Amino acid sequence: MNTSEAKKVFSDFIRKKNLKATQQREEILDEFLHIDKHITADELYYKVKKKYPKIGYATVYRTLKLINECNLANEIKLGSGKTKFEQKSAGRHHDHLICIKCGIFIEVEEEKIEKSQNKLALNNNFTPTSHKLEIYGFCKNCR
Amino acid sequence: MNTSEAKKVFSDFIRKKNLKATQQREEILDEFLHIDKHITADELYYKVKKKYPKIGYATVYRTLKLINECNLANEIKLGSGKTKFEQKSAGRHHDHLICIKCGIFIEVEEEKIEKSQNKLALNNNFTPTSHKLEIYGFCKNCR
DNA sequence: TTTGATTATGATAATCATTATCAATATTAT
DNA sequence: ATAATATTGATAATGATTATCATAATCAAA
Repeated sequence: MNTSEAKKVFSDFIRKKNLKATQQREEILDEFLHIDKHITADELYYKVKKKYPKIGYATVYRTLKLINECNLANEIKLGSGKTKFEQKSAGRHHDHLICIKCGIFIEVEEEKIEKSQNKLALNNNFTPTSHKLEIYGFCKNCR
Repeated sequence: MNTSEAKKVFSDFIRKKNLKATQQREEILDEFLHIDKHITADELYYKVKKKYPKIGYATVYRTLKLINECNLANEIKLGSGKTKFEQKSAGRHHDHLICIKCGIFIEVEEEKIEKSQNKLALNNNFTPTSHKLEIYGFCKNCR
């Protein structure tokens, strides 16, 4: 999914829910779609603020929640206490290797795991929509 | 690992770190080892309080952190904002299916996933120590 | 294109979980 | 038993997120 498709998903969502299309939401979504990996609410706030200085903190949180609701983002909760958001997809899902010493964050993909997960869910009468896998340990520099 | 083995792990840890063996720590660990699934810090606080009314909130948090450090517990962070702790093992690791509608929490095991995870980590020069897998979706009642 | 109804915004207060502080108390090696 | 050190519990502080509310913006309908 590219940027303009994502924007369409968002605007369709806004319309369907009888919400309003505002410049703030557009700016926030646009900035979010230009990030590479993951971002926290406050990081996104500062990014948006550069282009749109009167943006409010709460609006960023609220919009991030909408972006999440319409399935364009994934939430990642880590030890730090801050919630990170990443773009869902670009087609593929990725998981995370997290070093418990230096905190480095490695993104990986593994299709086998995806398949096992689906099987596991179905065996339990469960319809999966998404998942989160984090592997903790030591990266090569901290071993 | 049974209760008394776990207690030994904890007391060895205490000794090795030059910490002190206190009644509070013993009570908290004991209560923790008697829970079935997962528990939050405040839930554990109230449980301990019944037997040991002068226990303090901070002591529960601190002890839970120790229990976690010596590898007797796993942290689970979910949407709710509260950190849950579960006993690590009883030998086997389990993952979670979480219903995004009703919030029900299903525990599952899948050895294949464990193996794939280890492989994935090693392929990335990463030494895994633990992991967290959460699959979100709809349980059979909410489908 | 104005109006009217409704939703959004932004500033900031409130909340909630967790952590830090610190004086008093308990533990442990000697 | 003593001295040295760590722990406790009460509570204040912190930090992230959410709620509040007056003002402003959006949008459907006339």
